[in-house]
Amino acid sequence: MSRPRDAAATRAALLDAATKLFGERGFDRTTVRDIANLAGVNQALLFRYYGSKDALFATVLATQSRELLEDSPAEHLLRTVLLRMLEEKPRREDHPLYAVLRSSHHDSAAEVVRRQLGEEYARALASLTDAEDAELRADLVLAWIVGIGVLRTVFGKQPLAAANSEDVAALVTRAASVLLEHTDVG
Amino acid sequence: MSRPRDAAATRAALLDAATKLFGERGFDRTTVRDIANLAGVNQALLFRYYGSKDALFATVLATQSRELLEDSPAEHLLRTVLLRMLEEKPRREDHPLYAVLRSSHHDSAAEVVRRQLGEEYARALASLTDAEDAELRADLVLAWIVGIGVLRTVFGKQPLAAANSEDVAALVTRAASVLLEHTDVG
DNA sequence: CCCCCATGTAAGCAGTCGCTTACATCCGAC
DNA sequence: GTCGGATGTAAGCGACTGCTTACATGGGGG
Repeated sequence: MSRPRDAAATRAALLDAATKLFGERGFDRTTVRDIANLAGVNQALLFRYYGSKDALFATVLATQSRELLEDSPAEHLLRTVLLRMLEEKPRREDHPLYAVLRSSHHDSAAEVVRRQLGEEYARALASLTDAEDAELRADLVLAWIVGIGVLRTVFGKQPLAAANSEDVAALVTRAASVLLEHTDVG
Repeated sequence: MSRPRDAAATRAALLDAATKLFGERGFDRTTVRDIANLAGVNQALLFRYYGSKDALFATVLATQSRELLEDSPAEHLLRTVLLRMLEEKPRREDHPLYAVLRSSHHDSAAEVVRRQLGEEYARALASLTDAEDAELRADLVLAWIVGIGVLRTVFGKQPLAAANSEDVAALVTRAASVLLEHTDVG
């Protein structure tokens, strides 16, 4: 009646369950027992395969970040990330921002944001303008994306949470272009 | 050697300590013992005067929100709130967003954001434009403010975290005006 | 003066947490 | 077949949590 023993499958089930729960509840409100139950696995195995709750969390973030940034040219990055954030039924387990936003105090989470979002998103965005404060402007655009995600998924702020993705994307890209478009002022 | 007994002062000390710690660490990572210690008060008094940790948290949010929104005409609200968020040495205990951002999963926190930020900030912002999707545009501006706060204070994202407040405010208000200024399109 | 209640204190309860340990069970190598 | 390591399980440890209870203490009103 029980499935055959398969360490790889058990590891994967734990990672999937952890990704889902960390994204939904954040680090603190997710217990190792919750993760093991959702994975249908004994909780001692979590420690056998990942060592600690912290290490599992770090693995979740690393895996998600790697997947998200795989392929997206700089010119379309803003729109890609924005639309991903605006999906009608957000699959929280797919976007590292969700886990990060709900675990923002956690060292691993803050580090991932600074490094991954900083060096990837922001650099790509900064390449779109030649203003001397390009990186600051890129940070502001990134802040907007993050803020939209917070209001939509964490706080459920209406009407933003229920708004049409394309409408939102149109408004944001138009205003953001004021920051990112080619400028020749010093 | 001990200060005279004063219930009001004890209540106030607990509220101050809770405001500071909730703003710095969020709800989950702040213990009632931490609060009582910082207030220099026995932890049983926290329950005598506030009933529960939840109720104390709600009191903190209510007090902060009341103070923040006291006096700020709609025309200057964006700039006021933005500059407040951008203060060089942010006094976390002064801005309800800090406690809220670090406790975003908490029912009281999410409710305060939806109601207080929704019905006050957003309505004031929405009054600045006559576009038919005024409220959505106002939400987007609010999202920007929230996102800037997250990147600066939660994640410490550079260069935004160290940027000059006036510079940031100038960039943001200019881009936000694209959303909020008078429009005559349908 | 003294009594009583507001105020403050010490101790601990029941539950949950991350994590460990000791043990069962399965399966491939030989 | 059988042996041994990989895999899975049950139980519980020690620490910490929010909260309660039983008790000490002090100061103002009769």
